[in-house]
Amino acid sequence: MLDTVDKLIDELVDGGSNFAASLGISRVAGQLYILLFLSEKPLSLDEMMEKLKISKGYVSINIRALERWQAVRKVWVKGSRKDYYEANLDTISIVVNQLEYGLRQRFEGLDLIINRAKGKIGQMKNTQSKEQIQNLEDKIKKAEKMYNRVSGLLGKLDLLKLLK
Amino acid sequence: MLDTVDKLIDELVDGGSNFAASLGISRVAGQLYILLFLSEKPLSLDEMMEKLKISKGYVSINIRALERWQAVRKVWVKGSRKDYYEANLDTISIVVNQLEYGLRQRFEGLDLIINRAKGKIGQMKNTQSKEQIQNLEDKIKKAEKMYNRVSGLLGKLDLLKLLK
DNA sequence: TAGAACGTTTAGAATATATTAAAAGTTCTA
DNA sequence: TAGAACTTTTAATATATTCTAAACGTTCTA
Repeated sequence: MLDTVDKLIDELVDGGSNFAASLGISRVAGQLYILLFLSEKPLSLDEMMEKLKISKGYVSINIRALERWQAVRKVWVKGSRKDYYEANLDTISIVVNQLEYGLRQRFEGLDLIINRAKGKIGQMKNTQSKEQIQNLEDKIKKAEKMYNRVSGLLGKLDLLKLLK
Repeated sequence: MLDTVDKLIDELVDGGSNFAASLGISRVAGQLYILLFLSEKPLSLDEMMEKLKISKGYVSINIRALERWQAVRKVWVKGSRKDYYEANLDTISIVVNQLEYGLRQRFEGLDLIINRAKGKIGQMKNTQSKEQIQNLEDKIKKAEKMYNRVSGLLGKLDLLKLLK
């Protein structure tokens, strides 16, 4: 009877971490985050490993990933030498930050590829068939247009504000 | 000298498919799509397996995934019994459709979880400590708020239009 | 109607990712 | 400063994913 709450928490941790996993976040990191999100008080590595039944080293690795994303923070608990963590409850900001960062990374990569291709096509003009070159030029132009549209949007759109 | 164009295409297929992979799309599906996107004419399974140096079965599996997403379509080539495919050049629509579909799926799942949790907390009220219940209620309420905010936005925002 | 020309399925091999257990490193306390 | 109480790293193992090769099924052609 006493563990009814614990059971519900288990369920939520499970359900929510599936969601996290479907967003491409490590499943265990998702579980840890939700565990901390739901917890009344900060938790130590030992408590987390106990609740999720995973090894301490694995908790350590994942909690540091969460820290890097500012999804959790270490808190001081007087009288204890352990590290305690609590969740940053502003989940949306965390997710949006991650998304924005990821998108930016990817788009920078594309930029390089497209420009490199344009250069190469320029150099090729007299060595290849006219149709081939024309086709490639068209396609690259199309790709570039898409790139510009999306990255222009990304630059302006402060997703965070939309959601707050 | 003749293969300069092929080399550039290889590069683009590689670069672009890394991008696709970073979006959670199968790497090979990404390669196939870009190959078809850049191609002057529709390609057969054999041509694709040859260009990407992968087995025919694997081309088959991935091309059908692309077909399901409406990213490529089968085209008729007279005089040949083979299946030929060409890319849907409206890449943004494809990506946005996929994103929207994926997000909707995930959000429906969350809805269930949150409502289930609310029900359970209701049933628990007299069997658990006041603080515990209060904490959980607060957290679930917070989660619900986020859910509503995001899903409301999703419902209204026609990403496609923004990008067109 | 045999068999050639395809595309699809499948069982298993190769590769990559997630996870553990234990060793190593660090910091605090007596 | 020894050693206890922690966290982090690492090497190995378990699990999941990607990919192939070959068998299979279908449709077309002669």
